[in-house]
Parts: sequence; structure tokens; C-alpha cells
Amino acid sequence: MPELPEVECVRRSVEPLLLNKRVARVEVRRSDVCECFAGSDEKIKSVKVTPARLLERCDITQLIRHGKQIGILTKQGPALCVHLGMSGQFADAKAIERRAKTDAVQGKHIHVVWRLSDASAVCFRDPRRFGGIWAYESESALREHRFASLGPDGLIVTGAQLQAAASKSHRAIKAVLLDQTVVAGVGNIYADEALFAAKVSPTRACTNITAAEWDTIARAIRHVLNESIATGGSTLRDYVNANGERGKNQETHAVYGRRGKPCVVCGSPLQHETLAQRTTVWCSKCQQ
DNA sequence: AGGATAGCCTGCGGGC
DNA sequence: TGCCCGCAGGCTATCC
Repeated sequence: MPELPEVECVRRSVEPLLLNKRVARVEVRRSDVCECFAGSDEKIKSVKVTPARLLERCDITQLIRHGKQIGILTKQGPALCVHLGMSGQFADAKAIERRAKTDAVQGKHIHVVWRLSDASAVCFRDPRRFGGIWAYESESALREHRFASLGPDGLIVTGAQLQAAASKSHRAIKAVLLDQTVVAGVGNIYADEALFAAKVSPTRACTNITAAEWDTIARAIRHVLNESIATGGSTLRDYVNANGERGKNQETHAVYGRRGKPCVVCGSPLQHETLAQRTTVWCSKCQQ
């Protein structure tokens, strides 16, 4: 389930395959995972999905990321947003093929293939189709339409930003960390991990969180996300980077997926409950 | 209007 | 063996 660290690992690993390359041909196998837009900024309107709209004959100049979304920019102007949803892969077609040999399912669900001028190919594969591709005529249209409503990126979020966005909310802190308009990139895994690192209970109402605690929480978010990127992200089941490599961060999770097991700090059994529709695990001794 | 909830979708693992 | 059910979850639409 790609959250910010997994998406950043995909961005970094797919970058050498795309940067300064020309897209020779785009194969759209399932157009319903794509949405194309014409016009710029607030005058954007949805148009027919075509290979030309999906960067055919464009030269890729930059890969950006905000939260869980990747942006692909081109010399000619058009730009794509790639969102992996929860089962999406944006990867070297050869890496997907290699995995297909050991796992019959891997070859299925490839929705879009970008064939590059150097004969390499990158594909978007997404079995559950919670992800998608959004195409725009410009970088500014992409930013306006896909990024503008998101909060600050999780890697650089500050306590003051969290406090400004959420301190008056009566919601539980866990629910707020999952809200992409508050902070972009945190999902269920890293929300639980960050709250454990910050020693704050996920059930706490935002109105009861102090300025010092907002700082601690922001620092914990930045820390767990950076640590995860450094270990290649978390592979629970499906996640692999653009080269088909698994992450290792799941080996160091303190709470996620460890309900009922002993707390790594105090040894008492970890609590679990459904919060904001998500399984939430925490240590009721260590997290106040 | 803030906040809670349902639903989208596939694959996997547990239970019978 | 095989079927059914529950679960995983990012995000949007919808309702209260």
C-alpha cells in the first residue's frame, strides 16, 4: 500500500528510465484508469483519453512528487499525474515481466505502457484500480488540479502547520493524520508509526494536543517517512519499486501489523481498535 | 460546514 | 479440494 515513502522510492527508481527520454508510443489498454484534461488552471475540462494526451512524442524533463502523487513534466508542456492508489505499480516493463515468470498474476492488470525511444518501456499496473493517471496540458494545470488541495508534504511538514490546520478539530489525531488536506503522504502505516514515535495516543482529540506535541508529531512524521525511504519503503504484500525490488521498512515497524504483540519499548501487549475506518494499533502505556 | 460513512476493486488467507 | 467470507485501504461521493 504505497504511502509517501513507497511513492518516493518509485519516483527515484523510475527516474533513470524516463528522464531526458522521448515517449515514442503509448499503449492504453484500459482507458477508464486515465482521465485527460484540456485547458489550463481553473478552465480545465475533461476530454477523450488518447495516446497523444498521455505524453506520446513528448520529452520528459522532470519527475516530481507531492504526498502520494507523482508528476511527470515534459519539454513540450503536457504533464501527467500518476497515483498508485493501493495496489498500483509504475515500473520498468522488464521488471514486471521478470516477476510474471514466478507469479502468474503479475502479467495481468497492466493498463498503460509508455514505450520510449531507447526501446525501454515503463508500465502502469494496478489490480485494484484505486490508482489512476491524470493528464494535463501544463505543469501549472496539474499542480492546480491535483496538488493545490493537498497539505504540506510529509517530509517537510512542521508542527505549526499541523496545529494551524487541525488544532480546532474535534477529530481524533489519527483521523487527521490520514487527511491529505492536512498533511500529504501519510497513510495508515506511517500514521500509527509516527504516533508511536511521538508517544501520542491515536485516540486523542486534536483540541487537546499542545503546541509542543504538534512539534513532536511533525518531527515524528518526518522521521518515520525518511527512515522508510532509506530502507526502500514497506513491502507488506505487493509493493515493489520500479525495478521490482521489495522494501525492508516493514521489518522495523513498531506497531503497524503488530496488534496483541509486546510493545518494543515496554513489553505490554499492543492495543487495537478501528479508528477513522482503519485498523489502528498503539501502546496504551507508552502513548498518552 | 465539519465530520462520519459507504463504496469502489482484487487477491489472499482462514475456516469449514 | 473448494467455496465463502472478511480484510486490506486511498480517495470520492453522499449523507447527517
